[in-house]
Amino acid sequence: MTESTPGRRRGDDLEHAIFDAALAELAEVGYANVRMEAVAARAKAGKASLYKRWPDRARLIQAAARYKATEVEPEFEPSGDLRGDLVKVMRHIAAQQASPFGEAIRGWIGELRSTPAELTEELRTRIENPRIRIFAKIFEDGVARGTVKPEALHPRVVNLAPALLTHYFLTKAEPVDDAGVDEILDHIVMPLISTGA
Amino acid sequence: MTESTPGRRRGDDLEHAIFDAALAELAEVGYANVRMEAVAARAKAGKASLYKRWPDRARLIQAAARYKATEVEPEFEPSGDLRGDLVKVMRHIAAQQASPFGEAIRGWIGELRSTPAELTEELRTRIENPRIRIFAKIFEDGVARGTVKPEALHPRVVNLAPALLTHYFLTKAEPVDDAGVDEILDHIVMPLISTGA
DNA sequence: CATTTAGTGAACGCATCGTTCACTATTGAA
DNA sequence: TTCAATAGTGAACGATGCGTTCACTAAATG
Repeated sequence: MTESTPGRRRGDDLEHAIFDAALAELAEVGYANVRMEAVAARAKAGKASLYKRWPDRARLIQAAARYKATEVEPEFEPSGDLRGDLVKVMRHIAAQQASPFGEAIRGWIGELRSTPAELTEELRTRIENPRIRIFAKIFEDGVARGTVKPEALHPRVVNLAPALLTHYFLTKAEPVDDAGVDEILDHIVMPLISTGA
Repeated sequence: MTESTPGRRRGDDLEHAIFDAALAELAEVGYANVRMEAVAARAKAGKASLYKRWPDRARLIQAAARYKATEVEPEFEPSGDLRGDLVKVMRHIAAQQASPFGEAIRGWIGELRSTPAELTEELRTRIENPRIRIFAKIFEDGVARGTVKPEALHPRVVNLAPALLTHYFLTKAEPVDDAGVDEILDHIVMPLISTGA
């Protein structure tokens, strides 16, 4: 076993350990209470190593969130079961929000005002775009099958379900549960997009 | 003039001065950067006076937001022009978000995880309920006139427009503009609730 | 006018930030 | 194999803001 005693890690090895530590802290104490020293200690790294890489706590956590985000993006193939596909994807998003990743998002919201615009924009689209792409794919498939109205391809509509999930997560302290997903679909999304065919 | 030289204010007089100072700071530096000393200085008050009233920064700002919130609640009478009424109310909400009040909301989101549940729930419903009531009134009026489907009275649907406004405000750094309000109405809310009559 | 109540302002101890520095482990080129 | 160069460690540091305390003072009460 070459890795049993890492001795002293460097580069990506160390960086990933720091990310994992940051996400773990995030999950345990919530964004507002993440301490740099705690992250360093948990990663068994020096505080200086953190500040060598990121200028402050906000940036470190953004980087950790981004690292995590790139991990989870699934390729999704519509099955033909419109509602079933939507349920699956929405539950996936809710589950993501329940993870440290969700806590990172919450913290990022709180700091929006004091972060450079282009940075927030970058992170925002990085999260939003993959979701939009998946929903767009599902909707396009539905349009092709005649189950979804063509107007549903408008960006605002495509982004509707994720927006509602996110709004709920941010204003309540927890993600939407399965019953909530059903409600959103049955009372809002499906009536809006479905042809009734 | 009895108030030209306040000498030393007490009670509500002082309290309101502190609230105004807190909201001004909020607007200037954003939630994350509000300093107790700055609020005290701006209100020309002692820091001890703040801590005598509220246990910490989060509570002070919550109190200030609540103080402001009670100021702004309008009684709204539906005019019969469904879309026009919705535009009016939605723009009002967007304007509120552009004020210090909006910044307070943003900060509150960031701290949700580390605040007692009943307190956040109280504040949440305090903001949500009046809005729901207004939209419900408009929708009920529409149902009575036959322009709105009865299904639109479902809570999720009633809360849809405010939820989208809030989601936009939280994830972008600014409130929805007038064109955005139109888009939300034309592509989501109206198609969903309107009878087409 | 005397007493009580409430606010002031400065000082304090504490936690955490972000930085610095002397030291050490790892790497890879000579 | 040796030895610079590179990258990480750990402890210490000054600065900042928190939340508290206390001696002092202004306003209200009676």
